[in-house]
Amino acid sequence: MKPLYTPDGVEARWQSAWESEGHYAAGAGATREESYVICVPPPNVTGDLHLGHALNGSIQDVLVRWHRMRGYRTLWQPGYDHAGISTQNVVEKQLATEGLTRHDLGREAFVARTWEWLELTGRTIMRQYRRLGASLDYERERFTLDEGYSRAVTTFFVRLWDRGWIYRANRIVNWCPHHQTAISDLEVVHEEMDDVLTYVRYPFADGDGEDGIVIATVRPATILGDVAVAVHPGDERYAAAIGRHLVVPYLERHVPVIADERVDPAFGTGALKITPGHDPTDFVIGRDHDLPEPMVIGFDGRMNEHAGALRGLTQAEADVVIIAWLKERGRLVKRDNYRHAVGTCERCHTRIEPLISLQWWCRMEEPARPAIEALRERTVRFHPESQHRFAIASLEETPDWCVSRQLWWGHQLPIWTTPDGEVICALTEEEAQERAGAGVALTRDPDVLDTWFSSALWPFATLGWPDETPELAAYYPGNVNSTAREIIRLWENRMIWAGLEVMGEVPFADVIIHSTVLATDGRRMSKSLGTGVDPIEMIDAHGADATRYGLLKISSTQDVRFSPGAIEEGRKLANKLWNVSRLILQNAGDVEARVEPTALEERWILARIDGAREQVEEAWAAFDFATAANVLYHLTFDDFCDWYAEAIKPRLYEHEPSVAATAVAALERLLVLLHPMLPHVTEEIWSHLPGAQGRLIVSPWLEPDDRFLPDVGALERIQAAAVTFRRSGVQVVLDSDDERRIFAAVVRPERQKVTGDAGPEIARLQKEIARAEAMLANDTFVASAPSAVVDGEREKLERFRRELEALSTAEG
RNA sequence: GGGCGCAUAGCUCAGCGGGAGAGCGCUCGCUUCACACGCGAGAGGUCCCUGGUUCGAUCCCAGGUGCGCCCA
Repeated sequence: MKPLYTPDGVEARWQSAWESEGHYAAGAGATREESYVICVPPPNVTGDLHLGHALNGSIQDVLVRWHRMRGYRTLWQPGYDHAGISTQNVVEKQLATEGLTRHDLGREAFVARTWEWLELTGRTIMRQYRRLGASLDYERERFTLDEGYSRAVTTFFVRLWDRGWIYRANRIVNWCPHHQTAISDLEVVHEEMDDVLTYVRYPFADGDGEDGIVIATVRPATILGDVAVAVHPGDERYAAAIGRHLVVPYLERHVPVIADERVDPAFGTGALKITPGHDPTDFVIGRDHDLPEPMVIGFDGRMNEHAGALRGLTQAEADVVIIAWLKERGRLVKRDNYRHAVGTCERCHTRIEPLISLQWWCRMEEPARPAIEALRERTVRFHPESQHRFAIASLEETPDWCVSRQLWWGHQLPIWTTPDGEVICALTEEEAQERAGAGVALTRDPDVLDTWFSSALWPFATLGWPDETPELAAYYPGNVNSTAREIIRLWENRMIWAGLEVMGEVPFADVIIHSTVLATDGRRMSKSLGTGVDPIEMIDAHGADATRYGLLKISSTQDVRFSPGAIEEGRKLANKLWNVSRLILQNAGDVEARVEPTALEERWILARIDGAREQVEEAWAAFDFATAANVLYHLTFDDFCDWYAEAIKPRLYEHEPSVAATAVAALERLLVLLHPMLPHVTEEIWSHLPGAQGRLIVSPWLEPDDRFLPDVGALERIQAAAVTFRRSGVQVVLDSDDERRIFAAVVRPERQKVTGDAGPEIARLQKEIARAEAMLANDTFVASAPSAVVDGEREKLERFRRELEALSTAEG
């Protein structure tokens, strides 16, 4: 063993040993019946590991390794998501460099090409998870587009269809002109943009042309799609206008003035032009007032045939024409600069066109109901609690789900149409044909399902559903799911209701919503901002153990800024552990672990280890990983190294067998506690233990051991004496031989340059005594404060007086 | 516009009714036979502001200021 611990090589060696020896496999090393199951959130098949994955992987791996050691039948399920729009995007970009579009290839060839590309460059994240030491059962990797998984998706869709929850409707959707597909609200990102707010006067149809109502719009081109002007019913400015008609500019169409409470009287002029074809709010208002829904912008984002002479123009070009038209006729009131948030596609950042199109939808009111129930009854619990409330609220107001996408990469809808217009939903084309009748020509719906539709099935489709496999029986329902906050509505809620729908049980009991790791300056981490931190670089530089430690240490119930210092702290912890192990092992010879404490510090460290065990168990059970990291850090540095190891050193050097045996036993326990967080360095040291047998990864977790509990505070007096000595050079008198021996071994007073000035220490103690005396002299305090607090103050006062006396005695 | 949260040492954060804490950074002293990725000591804080509750507030409540995230 070298003086400096180097994770290079060590980590890779253990990663391949653990995996090849089968310790990652579901149920490996199990000694009890209960299972413990976590499904990894399936990462994008085209993606790379980012810090969020690394944090989430560290969290899940701690839980999985801990439960594996406790003897549970653990399964940590790996796999990938096909990520419809972003994967298709990548391949289309690649085609573009060859001057091709997907339409040049055709659907079949395009999908084949995408598969080919994935085989070459996809699926990198599981390799990166291995480098983190993540003990996923890699043999069981699943992909949402695998044959079996696809059958699950189809089966689920048909089931929803049979439930009557799937329907097709013309609705306003978020249309991405670049991807030529509808996307869900959740795939739209809002970005601040500088715009112009144009104020336009619409004259009354029955007026003199001078009067009218002024509206404000950021998109003059949509004026052509106006079907009404709405005002707030309580807005006195416009009360008289309700029911009258206005002339829409350019097209000179006559439209009514209507009253609707959704109009904000404070925005613009308080009059809202209603364009149901191109604005979601207007669409809803239009439906309620039975207004027509003309569309003047096409799927390509340009003005369409309903825009008359403006057909074919971009919206910007149309804006210019319309504004000129308004100016000529004196109807342009003013134009103001206006900064506001605009919806853009999260993948390509193209401005979203809200427009009406025919899409497939899944009703949500009915499926959400049992999920809300499960959350209210806390059959599923989100952590932290604030996210639990958010999950319930988001399910309560969840709109119907647009499940169709106009893409090629994904699960094609199992829907066929006959020439007569009969719509058939079936598991297979054969079945559809059978139902339509032989010889009837069938046309399959070209759309694919939203990627999240397949993700919703992850906890059971990965186990073989819809087949009744042994894995499904053994590992469903799972226990924990851990993910980022922004994915609660996209994924967590849908897994919960889907699980209840097809399995009759929620897929897990606990959902951990982990911190978002921000850049050190507080901005979001992103490649485009250049604020990203590559976890693989962190692993290269400091090791996987250090990286895991650092991420867990900064994790919280809120967003956190990345801190390289935390990872360095982890590296120092690994090195410290390595070196204290060297000390013990170099002096233990062949002595094997035996708990044979013969001295105070040995009983003390065993008690401290048991205390830490309890704290760590509590913290992990509460998903508080930072607290556990902190407890383990101080147990190792302060208790084990600074006090225990220093205290036993003289006796260890003399090769007292019981000292060595107990030290090896204490070290073993420390390694067990640290293993879930720092798996590599602990396994490496474990392999050097005298008589090492088996792997730490499948060694049993510590049982509670309160035999030494009475000595858990046994070093307090010596530690106080050490502080006093180091500060003042004054040795206070200690009671027992054990105490004096430990003090001598740890403090090494003969080495210290003694100043011999007890003055500052005496002053400090006198100040403490004065403070405690003042508190106890306050009758209201003594009368009102809880007796434990008052007693505590009395005890402190006693102790300070004792210490002061000891100090004065020693000095004298 | 709606929701959630945060403001504590130079930095990153913990503490959340009874003496202000950790890691890093900084200063000083130590190459002591596990470790200089170490050991020891130290400096550094109106715990954002203003009120209120309380014997007692960094902690609870109200208002304010600043910042962040999510959603529309």
